[in-house]
Amino acid sequence: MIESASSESVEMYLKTVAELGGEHGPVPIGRVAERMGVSPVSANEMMKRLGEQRLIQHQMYKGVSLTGDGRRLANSVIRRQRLWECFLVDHLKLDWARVHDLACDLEHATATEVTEALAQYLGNPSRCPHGNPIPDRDGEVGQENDLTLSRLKVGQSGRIRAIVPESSDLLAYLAERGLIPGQSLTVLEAAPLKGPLTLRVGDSQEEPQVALGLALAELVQIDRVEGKSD
Amino acid sequence: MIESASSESVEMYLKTVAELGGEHGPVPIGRVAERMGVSPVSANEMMKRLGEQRLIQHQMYKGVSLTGDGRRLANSVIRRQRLWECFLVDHLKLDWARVHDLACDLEHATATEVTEALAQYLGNPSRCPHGNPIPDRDGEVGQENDLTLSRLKVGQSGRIRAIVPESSDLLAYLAERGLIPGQSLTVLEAAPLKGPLTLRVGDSQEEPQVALGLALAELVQIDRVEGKSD
DNA sequence: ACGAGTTATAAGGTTTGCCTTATAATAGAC
DNA sequence: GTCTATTATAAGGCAAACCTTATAACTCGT
Repeated sequence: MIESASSESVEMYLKTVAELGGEHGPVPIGRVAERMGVSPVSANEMMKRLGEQRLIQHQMYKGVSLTGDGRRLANSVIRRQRLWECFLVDHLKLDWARVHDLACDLEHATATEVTEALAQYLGNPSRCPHGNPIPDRDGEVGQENDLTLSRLKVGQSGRIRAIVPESSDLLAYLAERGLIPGQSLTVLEAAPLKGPLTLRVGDSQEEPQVALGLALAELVQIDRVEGKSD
Repeated sequence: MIESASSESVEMYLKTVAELGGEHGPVPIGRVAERMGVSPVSANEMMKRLGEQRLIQHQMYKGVSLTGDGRRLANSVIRRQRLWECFLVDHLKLDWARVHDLACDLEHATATEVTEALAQYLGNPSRCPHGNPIPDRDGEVGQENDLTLSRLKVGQSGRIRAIVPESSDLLAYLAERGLIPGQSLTVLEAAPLKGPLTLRVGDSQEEPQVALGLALAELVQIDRVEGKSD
């Protein structure tokens, strides 16, 4: 467990880099700036500081990736956030689509002591309400398969595992259509020219059909389930 | 319910002024600076800003008192903190003497939405684990009687209502001696020249006696209970 | 009524995290 | 290979909260 005094800002940058895949390959700093609503110059400045602290590694003109320390710190932030999300949804009954943002405020104000007591209180959940994995207390997360709804073929079925990223607009939109983790679905039709998918949501034939743009379908992670036509 | 964007720093200043009695009379800015571990000059600067925002009123060379808005904002901060204290103690089983500080971090990161859901989850408690009242959602708190342990006469009995201020060293010291809210006690002896009190803690004659300096006894608020010798 | 201690203000400095504008360096597409 | 879009760096600024040092104004106890 890495415990260094890090500002809220540093935590947000590291979390963002992690969410953009900084554990694996280099993430362009421009992406980070964009996601954080900050100018590229500002992001660059911060990356220099994070590099000096050995939290990231900067490959010129390529992007940044997390070091071991950076990854552990980022995952500890993500752990805190996702645990709070569980609490806010399961216990406080707050809106599934909004708890991500509410938890984001809490995550920076949460001591390890509180985090671990909360984890125990919640029964050490392994996923947040949006299906994303909760890193363990050492800042490690298991790998997931990377199938998304957009890659499902017509006739194939799957179960929603997670939504990424957890943007409240996106989540609200999906929730309205019943597209939440655990839900099973089948692709009935895929319009040509990267057109929308038509889905059967749920197992029964009676369920309403849902149309979903391919761009959104890319954000829905899927566990494969054998469909009837397989 | 007052909802203005206020920085963590502003919230801490207002909370401090409230705790120092700024609802009633003017509080010297020096006291505030001292309590917050900040230079008097810094506190003065901030008070000027708070005055411009009509959160406090500054009587030159006297001190500051809270305006209506300031009082409501301060009490909303205190409400958040004390609700979190309840949660941390009752549900997460964290250390009674330490939750004050842990909750102080959380209080600034807690949206109204979360505060109110938390209050409901906890059953709308009226007091924090240290006995202090939780303001209602409109930022109002009832008045309390102001009897302290230091003013109890020999032979008199009382029940601990609250500890003020909630400093973790103080709380840990008192908890070690069984001096927690709800505990009843009797003053057996008061040493002369502002010397320490000797207390019987608990109702039974078998309970160990406790010696307590008068300075500390001033920080223990008491509800009067009829003693045997009354 | 004075002097000690508190309180107020002025002036100048630091850090953090952001900004804009401008220029230089590079990568990747054609 | 050149050109465009991205990326990096330099330079200068801003706001929030702090700081120190110095001076001025006031209160209150004796």
